Amino acid sequence: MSKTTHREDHLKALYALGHSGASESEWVSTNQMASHLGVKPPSVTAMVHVLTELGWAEHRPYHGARLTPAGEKLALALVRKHRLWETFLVERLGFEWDEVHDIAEQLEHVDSVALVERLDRYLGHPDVDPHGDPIPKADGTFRNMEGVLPLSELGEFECAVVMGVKANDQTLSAMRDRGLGLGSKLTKNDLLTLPQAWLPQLMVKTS
Amino acid sequence: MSKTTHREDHLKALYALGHSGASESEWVSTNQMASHLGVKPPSVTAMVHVLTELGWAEHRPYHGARLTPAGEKLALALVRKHRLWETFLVERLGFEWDEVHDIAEQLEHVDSVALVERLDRYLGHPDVDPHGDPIPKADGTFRNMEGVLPLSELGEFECAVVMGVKANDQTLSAMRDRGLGLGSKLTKNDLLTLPQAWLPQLMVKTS
DNA sequence: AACCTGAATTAGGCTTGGCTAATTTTTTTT
DNA sequence: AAAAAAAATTAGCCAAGCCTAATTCAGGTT
Repeated sequence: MSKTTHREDHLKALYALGHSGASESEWVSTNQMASHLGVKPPSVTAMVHVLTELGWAEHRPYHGARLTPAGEKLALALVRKHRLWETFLVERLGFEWDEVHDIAEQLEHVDSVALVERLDRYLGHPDVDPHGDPIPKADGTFRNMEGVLPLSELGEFECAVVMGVKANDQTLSAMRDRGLGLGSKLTKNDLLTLPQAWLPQLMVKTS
Repeated sequence: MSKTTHREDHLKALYALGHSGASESEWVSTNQMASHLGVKPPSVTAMVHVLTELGWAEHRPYHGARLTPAGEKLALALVRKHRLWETFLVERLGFEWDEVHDIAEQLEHVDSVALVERLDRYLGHPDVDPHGDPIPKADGTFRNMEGVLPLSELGEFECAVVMGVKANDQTLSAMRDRGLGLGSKLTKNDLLTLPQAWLPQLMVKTS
């Protein structure tokens, strides 16, 4: 990996782990990042120092790190690239939704603003990627996702539509085998017949 | 750059420089490779040793290096990827032929056999890239390019068609400004009005 | 309030690639 | 054929990442 790619991976990790709950960027622990990135904690400490030097992160020693606004902007651009490429792979090349993450992971590090913008236009400025995750616009704004929540947190309902999925490739593949995809309609009955582990992973909207 | 990317760059250099004239892989000097890759000769020596260890190149110290059949195969796969991506960028995303080299240089290092094959199918199994260079098939075979030769080596002729161009981005851009592209028709008169430096770079076929 | 435990950081070493300077080999010139 | 010049390689050093082992720090426990 290039120097840049390494930095980008850490930025993305900081973004991914710092936005799990709230919309504000949260403090992320060194251990969390290390296990997310598949490296040991000292390596993370070193890279966090670099990101701090660059003004992309701030670091409270022994507490954690988080993105600065500048870092957040860069991270969002990476998320944008990743999700646009995933969309391309599924929509145009015919890949399945469980096959594209690793490839997009590589494509997202290709450095060309013109490429991203042309890809976006080519795909018709999509709002969401094949997993239902919103694709940030060039200015960093997001599609509004309100009304979408995990199936596990839905109370009483008659009919719900799958708007997104948070799962690894293996689970995605299993869901596909079950006929689940974006737009699938679910009923109360599915709460009982679907694997329970999937309920918090299926993002739905009642209709 | 990753370890792999570095190796691939050296393989490609060996391929590009070793096939300028003949079809056989020629011995390539360390200096040639170094200047082609933008590094110093000792770095090339080191990498050539690595490629030799891997069985991808052979090295005659103080004379040069050349690809083994195994190395040739890998290099061809890289050329295939590069030219398919260039085709995608021009045909689908609307880039100009002088804008795609650097981007394809990055894309070609993305590692996924499925991706290359799907891209090839998506593009309709193209024979040549936007510069008229033949795209190797998955099995390493090439489109037959006989009958195509540089404009500078054409004797008497009435009408010639541009089949390919060997030029850097700056020259490609200038040619485009002059209205030259694949398929452009040339006459005797063009031999006098076109910049003389272009004549060996324009690959043509008499019709 | 001292201690203990686990998380985080620093110390020190390995790998890979790049560089300059010095040396060796080949080729050219005289 | 010897000397000079050019090219390639080796020697020795730096940068960036990652690792393990040792140390430091924060927060909860007794």
